Amino acid sequence: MDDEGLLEAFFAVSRQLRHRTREALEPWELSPSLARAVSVLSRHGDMRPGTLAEHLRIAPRSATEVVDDLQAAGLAERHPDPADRRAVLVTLTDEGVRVSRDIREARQAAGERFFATLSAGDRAELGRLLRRLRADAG
Amino acid sequence: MDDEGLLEAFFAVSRQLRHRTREALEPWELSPSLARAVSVLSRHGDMRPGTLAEHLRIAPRSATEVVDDLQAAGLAERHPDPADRRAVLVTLTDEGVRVSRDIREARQAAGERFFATLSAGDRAELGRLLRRLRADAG
DNA sequence: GGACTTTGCTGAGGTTACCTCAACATGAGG
DNA sequence: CCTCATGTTGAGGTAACCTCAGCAAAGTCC
Repeated sequence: MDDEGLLEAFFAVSRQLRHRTREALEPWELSPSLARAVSVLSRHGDMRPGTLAEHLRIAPRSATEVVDDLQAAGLAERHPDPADRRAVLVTLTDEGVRVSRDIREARQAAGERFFATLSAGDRAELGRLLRRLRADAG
Repeated sequence: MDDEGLLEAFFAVSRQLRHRTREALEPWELSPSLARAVSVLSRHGDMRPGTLAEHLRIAPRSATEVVDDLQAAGLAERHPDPADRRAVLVTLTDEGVRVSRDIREARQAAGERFFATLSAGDRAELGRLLRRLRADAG
């Protein structure tokens, strides 16, 4: 298979996978953007909007909006940072923690279904190839 | 490797690849959206905005805007459809044809560089796995 | 050969998820 | 204490989509 084919095939599969995982989080009516933010907060704990922005690779100003939306959805709260009165700490609410767990599970389940068409050996092989691509390409 | 790892690895590689191919078309200062439209027109020839919309999987109204932008960039033109006076035919200009060829080559080159870190055997293997995923997942 | 519905495009206006720039308060160093 | 850096946010902008409504032309049906 020539590399143009490889490129196209990769994009095609990637598009499908993105589509599946997006479907998987429909029940929560959560935009991909907010789902990502919840996932970051869940993985790394409370943080300031600026730090959230770094994790999401967006401008600090945009993190303010993400936090607004999380707050409006009842998934996160703003608290004053005891260490710096300029700053704010964003923390997940109980509901935020719950939703975060649920969507991680749903996402994982969607991934499993997607890759289930491959044999265990093929999955291991794919994992190996992906890790190599990721490692070499930085 | 568990499937959550597979999912994350796939997304990570996909993100990198998207980044590389996006860089590859920077010299033309063409947005991904317009690049896609040019590519469709180049592959399938002249077509009406509605057909372009189908290929791009966007609403017909949005194709009108894409065509506006292509026209403003001098890459395409609108002509009356001789077969239907309601309709319009979108055709690439000479410049559009040239740019289309150039970006396809640049994109392919970026893909080759990306996958060059794998051996020929690994590339074949990856192609096989991707085709299987694509086939089974519809 | 009208009357009716459908088709193809586009104007108007909305949404999402970003952006920059400037203001403002607080913190940190000389 | 004076200056500069940092953290957040208001104001306003952009790209790439969307829906809805309107208009012209085409197809259909008696």
